[in-house]
Amino acid sequence: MTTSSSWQSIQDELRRRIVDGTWQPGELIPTEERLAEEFQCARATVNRALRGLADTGLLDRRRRAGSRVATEPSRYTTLKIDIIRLEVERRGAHYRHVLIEQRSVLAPQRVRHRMHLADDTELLFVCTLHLADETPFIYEERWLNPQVLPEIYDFDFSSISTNEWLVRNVMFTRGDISFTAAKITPSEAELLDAETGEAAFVIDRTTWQEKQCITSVRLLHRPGFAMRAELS
Amino acid sequence: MTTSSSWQSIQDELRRRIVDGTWQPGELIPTEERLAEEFQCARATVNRALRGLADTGLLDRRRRAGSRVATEPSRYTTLKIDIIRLEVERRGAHYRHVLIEQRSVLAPQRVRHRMHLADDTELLFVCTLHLADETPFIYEERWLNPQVLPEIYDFDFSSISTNEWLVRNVMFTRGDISFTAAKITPSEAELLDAETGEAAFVIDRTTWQEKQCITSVRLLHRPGFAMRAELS
DNA sequence: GGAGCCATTATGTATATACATAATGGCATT
DNA sequence: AATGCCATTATGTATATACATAATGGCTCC
Repeated sequence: MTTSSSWQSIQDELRRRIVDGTWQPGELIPTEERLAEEFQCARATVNRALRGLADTGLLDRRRRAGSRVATEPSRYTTLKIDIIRLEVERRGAHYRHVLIEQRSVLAPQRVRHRMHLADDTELLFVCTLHLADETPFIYEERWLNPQVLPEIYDFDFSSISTNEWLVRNVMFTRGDISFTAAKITPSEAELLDAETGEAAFVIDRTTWQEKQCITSVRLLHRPGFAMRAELS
Repeated sequence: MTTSSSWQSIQDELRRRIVDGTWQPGELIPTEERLAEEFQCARATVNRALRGLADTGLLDRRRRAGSRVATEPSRYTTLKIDIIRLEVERRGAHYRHVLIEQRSVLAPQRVRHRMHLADDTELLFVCTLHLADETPFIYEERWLNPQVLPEIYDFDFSSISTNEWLVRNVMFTRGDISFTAAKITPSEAELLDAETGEAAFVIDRTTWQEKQCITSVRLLHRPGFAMRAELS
């Protein structure tokens, strides 16, 4: 008996059938009920298995219409985004950060627009250099909204980075992230101990609590850095 | 009565409590049973809600030990990676691709290593330029393993791109992806209609069917291109 | 007091059942 | 033939129940 089966092994078997072409792209696969019959389990168990396959983009499911193998396949990748300190330590290196600059300023137009702020909003601007084994790793430029974060003025960001402080103390409800490449400027080159004009990987991230923008950050990675993830 | 409630609205409420600090990071939250009581629903419904929160990294759950708000928060982002044609069309542009080069070659050491191949393996090397409204968008360099894909020699990649052909005809079981930045070379600059030395966003992706490597590809994006995603 | 054992307990999974919801495809009406 | 309506049906969700599994924390025994 295969009572030891679980939704996981059913999912594996179904994935196999999709991948090896038993079920062709666009093809309608058997109903949950039929599969439940085949695997001698409850429909809920098959449902659990199929839901996962739909989540990764392998199946298209619609009520009444049934489940079919995706024809216009787009795969979903899940990236795990850690605190920078943990990212460094995960690579087996010693972490340290240096507070480069911290001041209150009127947000420039570009930032105001990104954060949906009024014209006269004052923001806290913080620049931090993150080091792995004393080698510059990421240069961080961050804009913080004191309206949402009144307590930031009391805080000393030389002992704990804004990155870590935020992530531990302020949760967000939504955000957007973008990945780009940029040529590093002379001043950035000096900070990152790299050559001017080198190509650096850039992450721009803006996070919100409902309607209010918390922070917007630009993470400029050391040239040569690659961000990796698994597909499945 | 709140019979109209679903696991989704319960999840939203629980997320709210985490985000607004009702439950602090590291804090143990009520058991599924208690929450089921509170929301007047079955434990399975609460379980469904909590599972999602754990999947996005907001909760740590362990049997017997209960669920607690994550202390070392890392958030998971899901990127949707489309066929290039769809990506272009989604931006409202007209898609076209040009086959630049296609030949059989012994894989260079670097590629062999990445694809876990023997020294004398012959691969099909295909270069494609993808255009959006006749403007170069992505330059694709791809290595294909004919051992897994015997039918590729019969195929004319000028009418359908390797990208699209693969995604429609060959599924993979696993893969890895990496994001970087690179300075574009003179020849790449010419193809992409950009300046030599500009910074371009690069995706490297290698996909497998179980133990066998299918393909490895490098997607060099037009300078200025940004890949966007939502956090939630 | 320390090691090892065990009952307890919270989550994980499976089941049968029930009803909701959304396409489908056919039927009837015009 | 086009339109609109309706029964059918596959998936989506909720429920009560049951048992599995993995930490916990206390207890016993030495």
